[in-house]
Amino acid sequence: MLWSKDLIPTLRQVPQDAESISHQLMLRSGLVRMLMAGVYSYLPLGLRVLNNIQGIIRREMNACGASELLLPALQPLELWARSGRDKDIADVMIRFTDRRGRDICLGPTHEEVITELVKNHIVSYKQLPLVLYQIQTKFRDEIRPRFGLIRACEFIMKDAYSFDTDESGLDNNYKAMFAAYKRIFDRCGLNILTTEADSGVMGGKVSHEFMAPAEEGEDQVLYCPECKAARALKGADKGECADCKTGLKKVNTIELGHIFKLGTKYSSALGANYIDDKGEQKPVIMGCYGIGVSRMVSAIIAQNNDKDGIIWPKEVSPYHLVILPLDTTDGNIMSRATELYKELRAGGLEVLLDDRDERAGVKFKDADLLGISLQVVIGRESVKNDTLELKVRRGQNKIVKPKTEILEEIRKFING
RNA sequence: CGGGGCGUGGCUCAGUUUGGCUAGAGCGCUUGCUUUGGGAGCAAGAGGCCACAGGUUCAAGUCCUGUCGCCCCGACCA
Repeated sequence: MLWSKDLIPTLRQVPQDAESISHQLMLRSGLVRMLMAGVYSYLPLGLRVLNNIQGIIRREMNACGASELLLPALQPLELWARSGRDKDIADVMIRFTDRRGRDICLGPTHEEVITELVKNHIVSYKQLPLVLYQIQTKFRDEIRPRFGLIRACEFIMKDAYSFDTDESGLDNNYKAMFAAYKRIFDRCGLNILTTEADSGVMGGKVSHEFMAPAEEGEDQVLYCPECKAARALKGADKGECADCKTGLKKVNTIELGHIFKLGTKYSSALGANYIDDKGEQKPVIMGCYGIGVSRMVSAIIAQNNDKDGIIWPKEVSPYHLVILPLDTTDGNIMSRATELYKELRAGGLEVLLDDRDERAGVKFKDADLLGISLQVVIGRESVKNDTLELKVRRGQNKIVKPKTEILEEIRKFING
């Protein structure tokens, strides 16, 4: 992509209506813009990051046998009355009446819808276990939206649902999801603490949360700095590690994932039964597994930045690489830049070419702010010495070498 | 919803206390010249229902009333 043909509205100063680091950097680097409180447009760069995160989630979900589908955002309120949750979460539902007088809501979550769907198609134990997931927009009338994408009224969630015949089947799926979540967050460059949690309005007995430590986090968690192992306790304000007796530390965290063993709450309420091998009708045993996808963008930034801007972890970087020709009026520089641009793209890389007629300083500042993993700088020296300069955004290390060697370095970085 | 703060060109802000001439600055934008490896310099321009509505006054960005919006602290959650 050519920078001049894209929409990347970077800001030099910190916008007044952003306090948290992630929110400031998202606005400054042109990832998102607010439409109203808690509702954001994803600009081209923001969407690229979002798509990268979703790609990782899809691969990990598919790898543990989950199948993707897409459920409606529009839902009849009557369905919620059947599970009783129309009252439980009445105030977070965004609801209205359509022209036929039907009471409708914009789905804040999808347990009812998926259970209703599965109920009509699962009749036998032979069809189980089954794991389904979607990546979809949720709508919640939040009491107080804040921190940009961290608490939004319209946000993107990955929600998965498992259906089993027995508890051990649920355990298996739960463990598989737990492991998949670890991999997802790891690949996205996130440090995560896991904690046992309240099931709250979701129901069920067992649940775990995946918390990303960050200064701007809304939740506080206790963890053991010695064991590192996620020994986080939510809600308590003192205590010591059960294993090594070290005092626990308190950190602010952003909740990114929450998984639940639901049991039969929804299947019983909505009549999602199957026939077991003895011919008996039994309610399906369910689990549900959520990740705040758009919230992850904020958390990744909160954990990966420096004074110059964002430092995208490799796999979520909006582009693999940005090329900075330092003087667009210099034919030699520009022909090298466009040649490299074409070559890298032909090799399957996502490349941004900063073809703006800006001074070097502006390009350096903007490139650092955007946080794309790799930068290739092409200036007078590059032409004179027939070299290229490669900079790794994380650590800001620069190497100057002939093109073939730089290409090799790029390949190593991306595949390594 | 309770408590606090804010609203003036695309962005950051001054001006409001104590009402007074055509509403300012920096950045950004346009044009020209000079510059050219870490947010350039000079010159000339464009861009504002001062959040909105009503009121007080000879006169309102400034005072009064109401409304809306945004941010921060609390309950809620991915």
